[in-house]
Amino acid sequence: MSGRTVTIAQVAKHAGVAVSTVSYVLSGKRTISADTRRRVLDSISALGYHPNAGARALASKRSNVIALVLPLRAGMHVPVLMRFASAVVTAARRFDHDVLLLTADEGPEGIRRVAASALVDALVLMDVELDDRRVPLLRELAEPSVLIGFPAEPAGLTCVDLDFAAAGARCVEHLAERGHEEIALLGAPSVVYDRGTGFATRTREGFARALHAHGLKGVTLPCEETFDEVYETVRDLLLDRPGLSGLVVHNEAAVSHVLAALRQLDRRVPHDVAVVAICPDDVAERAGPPLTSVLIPAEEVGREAVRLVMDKLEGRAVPESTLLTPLLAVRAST
Amino acid sequence: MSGRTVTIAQVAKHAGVAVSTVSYVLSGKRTISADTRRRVLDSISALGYHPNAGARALASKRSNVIALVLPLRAGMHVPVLMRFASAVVTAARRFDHDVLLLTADEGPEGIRRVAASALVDALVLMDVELDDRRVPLLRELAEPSVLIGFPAEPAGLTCVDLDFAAAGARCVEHLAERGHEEIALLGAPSVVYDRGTGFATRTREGFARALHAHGLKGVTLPCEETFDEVYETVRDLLLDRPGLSGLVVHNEAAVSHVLAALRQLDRRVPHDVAVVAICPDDVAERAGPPLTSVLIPAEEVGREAVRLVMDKLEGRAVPESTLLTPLLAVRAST
DNA sequence: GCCGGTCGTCGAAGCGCTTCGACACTCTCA
DNA sequence: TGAGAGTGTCGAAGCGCTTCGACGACCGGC
Repeated sequence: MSGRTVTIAQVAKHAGVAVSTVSYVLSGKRTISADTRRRVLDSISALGYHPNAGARALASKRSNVIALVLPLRAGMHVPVLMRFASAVVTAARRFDHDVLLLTADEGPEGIRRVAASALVDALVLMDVELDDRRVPLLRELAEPSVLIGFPAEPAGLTCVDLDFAAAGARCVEHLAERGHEEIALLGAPSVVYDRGTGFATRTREGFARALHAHGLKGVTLPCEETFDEVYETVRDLLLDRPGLSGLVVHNEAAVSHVLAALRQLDRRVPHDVAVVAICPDDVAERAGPPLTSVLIPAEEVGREAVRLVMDKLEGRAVPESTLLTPLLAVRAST
Repeated sequence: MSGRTVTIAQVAKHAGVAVSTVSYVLSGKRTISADTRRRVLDSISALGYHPNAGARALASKRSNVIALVLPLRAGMHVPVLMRFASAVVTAARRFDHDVLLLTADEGPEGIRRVAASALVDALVLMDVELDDRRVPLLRELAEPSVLIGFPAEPAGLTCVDLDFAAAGARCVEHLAERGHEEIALLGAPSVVYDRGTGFATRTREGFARALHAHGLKGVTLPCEETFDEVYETVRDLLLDRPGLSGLVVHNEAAVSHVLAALRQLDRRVPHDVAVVAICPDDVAERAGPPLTSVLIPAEEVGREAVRLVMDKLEGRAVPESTLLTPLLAVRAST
């Protein structure tokens, strides 16, 4: 145990070797005899040595920290975002990196700050808008970055996300297979579309294209998140389109309101109206009835983002665009 | 602008002063003439200088980073946790600190690691359990820490939280004023009680004591988060206690299910059953009908936690326990 | 007109680590 | 047997910053 903080010099003395030898044992950058390595490792654990992060960063020009830029914007579903974030942290630790959390209130300036001060080696950005103020900054930064989501002009960037267009299409396909002929997409709150958030738009486009391809009738609507608004939206939708028998919901916060509204309007799920959601599995499973859903593979996306950013950090080439294939799980609602 | 990274030496040369002078301008630890200060600041912005975080940490023994330890446990309501987290980040920036995000998967060892490596100066821990494995570690750490929430044995620690006992009591009071005589508390999922998470237990105790003090009848129940389970719980509750006319819900995820269940059971809110929630304002406002609620002042708690940890970092004495007073907002549900 | 006391600035010594070049050995193969 | 090619280890030079002690310059008081 340690009285005060243990340095590499103390470890070296304890093991009877040079400081540089200890460093090489730790980094593996030069071959060290098995015998010496053992003595050093023994000394390290005997003294309870932990390398000083600042000193290491200074000497090696690597902080072993990545920034996670996570604006928490209105209309975004926080639990979903946090699954991404959590996956990023876990994956980063696999690469021996820690995660610095940045929110939006500092704006792009915060990104510049942590990059310029060498606080972080690389950045992962979430909740990307089509026209994102952070993007131009990324292009001029020396530090590698990866976006979770796609801006309007992704050339020269590295982006990863679920293939939301395919997800929207997959839902249509599933409903078409079940024989539905008129369906609707209830999407994100309109503020999210207005902001031009890519995932919402792409789902809508994929939905619309698949509708056309399968010769179905249908419509896409934004969907707010209070019960009353959801209720009105659903009620009006059913009034306007008496033939409608399928619903795709891409809005985690509205899911339970939609089901409650259908219940109140005396429509049985799936008998009168079939419902498919695009949401994490637990939201789908927690609903009443459990929902057929395209799951949002947050863990996989987060892991992939970190893998990509680490590749870039090591100078390896990476694809500009990584789209994960949506998987549909059938449950009681269709 | 910078070809490559700018150092303090370059700033010093550009301004025609010593390196130490630049440092003192930045830190304000010695008096510098207005004239020199101006020249230095001009050079800094002309060159686009940002101090290197690693070097600074090494020399000053302060990383200007605090750790936010945020286990994302089952049954916790993530949006609420994130409001705390977000408030902590914002507040930390006010003190010129950044936030390193730690999750649970590394366990207490992760805390030891970031502290021992001097990656962080201090820690803020969230989602504290009554018998929390992290607590003994905190006691032996040199780095100051603050808990959001209370463990069973908080002596010697610094804890801050909403006064959940008072919150539970406040709900009872409100319903008592409205003339209700038999009420129930629907709390967190049972896993949260089993784990011994303080806030859930304290609300329950405050509720029970107030019940007694006001001479009301009532009961407290855990509450799961799927619609079907909530529905059954509510249905059985109403069957068992025909006189019941008030409900306190302390479970963000269940709130909308509770309202849907009441609707389905033909109970009107607030006419047949009055409902008070303990949750953030936006959840209460988004419900149908909008709910009378005790708000969870996440921003304030986060800010307070950071203030306390900064005080400790500066060696100032701080109270062991900080409890924030609950505020009740009356809306359409009572 | 000299002394003690600010005030403003400088130079240099680290902080704890990584990494480069050097060097002493030990093998191998001509 | 000796040149050449590894191995395994060491010492020292930084990395970019903070901070300490020193030291002129200037002030007011006697």
